Amino acid sequence: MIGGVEARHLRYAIALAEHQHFGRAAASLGIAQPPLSAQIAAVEREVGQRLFDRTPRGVFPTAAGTAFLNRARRALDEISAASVEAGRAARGETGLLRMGFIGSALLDPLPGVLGRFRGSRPDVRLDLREMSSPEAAAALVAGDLDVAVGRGNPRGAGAERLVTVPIGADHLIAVVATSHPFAGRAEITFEQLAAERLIMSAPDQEPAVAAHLRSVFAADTTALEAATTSRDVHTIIGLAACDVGVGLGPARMRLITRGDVWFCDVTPHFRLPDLQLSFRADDTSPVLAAFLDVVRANCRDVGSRLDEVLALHARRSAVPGTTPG
Amino acid sequence: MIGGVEARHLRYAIALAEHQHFGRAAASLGIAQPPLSAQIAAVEREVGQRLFDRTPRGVFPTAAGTAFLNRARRALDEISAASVEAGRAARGETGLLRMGFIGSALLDPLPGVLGRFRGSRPDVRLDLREMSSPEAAAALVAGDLDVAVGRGNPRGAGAERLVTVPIGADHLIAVVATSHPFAGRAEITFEQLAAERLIMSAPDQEPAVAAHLRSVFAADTTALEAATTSRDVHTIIGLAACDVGVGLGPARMRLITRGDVWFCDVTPHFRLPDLQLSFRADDTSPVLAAFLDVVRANCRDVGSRLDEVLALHARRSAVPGTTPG
DNA sequence: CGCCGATCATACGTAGAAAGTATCGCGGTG
DNA sequence: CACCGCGATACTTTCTACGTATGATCGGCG
Repeated sequence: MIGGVEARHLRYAIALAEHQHFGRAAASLGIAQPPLSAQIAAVEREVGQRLFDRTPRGVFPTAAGTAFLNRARRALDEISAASVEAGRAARGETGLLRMGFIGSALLDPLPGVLGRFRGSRPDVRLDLREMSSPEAAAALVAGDLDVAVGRGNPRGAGAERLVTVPIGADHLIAVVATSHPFAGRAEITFEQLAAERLIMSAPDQEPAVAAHLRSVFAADTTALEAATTSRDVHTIIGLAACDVGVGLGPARMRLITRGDVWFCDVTPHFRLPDLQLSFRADDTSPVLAAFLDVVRANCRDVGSRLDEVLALHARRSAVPGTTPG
Repeated sequence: MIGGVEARHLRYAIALAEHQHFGRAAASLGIAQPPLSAQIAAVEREVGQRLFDRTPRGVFPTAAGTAFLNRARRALDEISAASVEAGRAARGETGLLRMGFIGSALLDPLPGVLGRFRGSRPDVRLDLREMSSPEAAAALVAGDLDVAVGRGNPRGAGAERLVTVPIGADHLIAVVATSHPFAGRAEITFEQLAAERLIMSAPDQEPAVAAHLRSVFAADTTALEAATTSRDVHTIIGLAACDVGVGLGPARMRLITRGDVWFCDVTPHFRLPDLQLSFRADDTSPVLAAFLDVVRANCRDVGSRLDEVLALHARRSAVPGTTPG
């Protein structure tokens, strides 16, 4: 019959040690004195040691009692902390959010979203990993990520278990070195691009973008085939600055300010695949819910689909018992 | 109705998280499934959060449940540690022993006693302070010490509340520089001493010794009055080495080996006040009891009074309930 | 598509434990 | 020596955790 020590025993022992008097301790606990005597006797029987010295001048803990009480206080602290932490976790105030994202998302939607999220949930640990959209989708279905920000709708095994919503549209622009003939121009055409050496994201890294581009250059894909590829926008811009070629990327590239490159629109404006946010449809994590709230407040540009989906994911965490207050 | 979370609830929640199945968890707890359901529901009501997701594929903790379980495990660890630590404290295996002692005790009885005590009770914190016998007695009655090792029976307010037992006898010897005429002699007489400049412990530091010496030199105390005084044996020996005079001290001084001094007996052998060990008569500390056990085993030289007193102080820490085993 | 098995929740009676009331025993005190 | 404060004990009452029986729900399978 091991482990019969209950939290009540600890609370009673602590009250007794505080008041050094059975009667007053019992009163402070809202019970009568005899039950307190009985419960203290029960703990002492459980522990196998006398925990209090009953003297005519008061009740004092023995050496064993002192050691016991130290641990008892810590145990009760842990128990109350357990309830508090459970509440915080349920409200999404603590926990972990693992996010995979493509580099270009770091330029526009993520700084605002993550900043506000960190502000409202400072105790949520963020695990941020830059990766390609297919990698992120795979990690999401595998349970290695909680949210993914990428381009294109996730494909592959388990993709149907993901919810994906658009969080940002943009279009294709070009970036060139200031020494390039395009420098200074507000816009260039696709025909002019076809004659240039191109720098773009790798097709296997961002298949949605590559497929999109291929459809634009349908007439002559030789420029695309010969393109230098890279896995992140900073590298594309850096290579363009070296005049390796003409960089192609999302309009949010303009947010990167450096003196050795020139950005110009490509006409006609060609809309890139939307930036999408994905998460598992069956994920009920409150941290995710809190994050989606922030996303909803910050990314209402693309479509009402966001609100619709996120409203659908309103937490069903009702508790059967009495609602406090 | 706050704080209704009981240790049982924690144990049940942890078992449920382990088995991910109400029926098996209940079986592992030795109860039926419905009570487990009821108890889990009770915790969830107490905490105000749903802690487990009941899915067709098993029972899994929610985010709140995970946070709760982490704390719950720690709380249970503290509770079981409380019992263990109480037992250890009751057996005197943990705790604190504050000891005051005179420097000369550090030469003979303390190294053996403290060494064996540390060996048998490695987790007891020792607080050792060198001080004069009267200081130690006062600190003892004030509750600032647990044991005192000194010479002479404690006097002063509260001394009657102390138990004092002899733990070592010795006699007076002299120590001189190797350049002193006494060097090389096996023994000298009190008459010879009377003509020398003396070095001895300060009368206000060790009144028992001083009174003893005064009775010996009753015929002529001028040498005593003119004596250089010091509060510890090492200084007496050091001063003797400088040929400041003839040092007087306990025979256990011989345990200090240094080449520049010579020890010689003083005839007739004059027995010094016994080394005494004192503690509060009402002190029921198991650490003290354990220490007294070691003392009893190591200091059976002086008298049977030690055994007698310590047997009287056999712990009355019986526990009313069932004795384990 | 409907039946069956598994699983958890609900209902209800029971037993045990904790709380309440009354009283006793023990020390210290005037 | 009688009194009083305090904790322990005796006994009753109340509450609650447990057990048995049963219901509701969801997948799986024929």
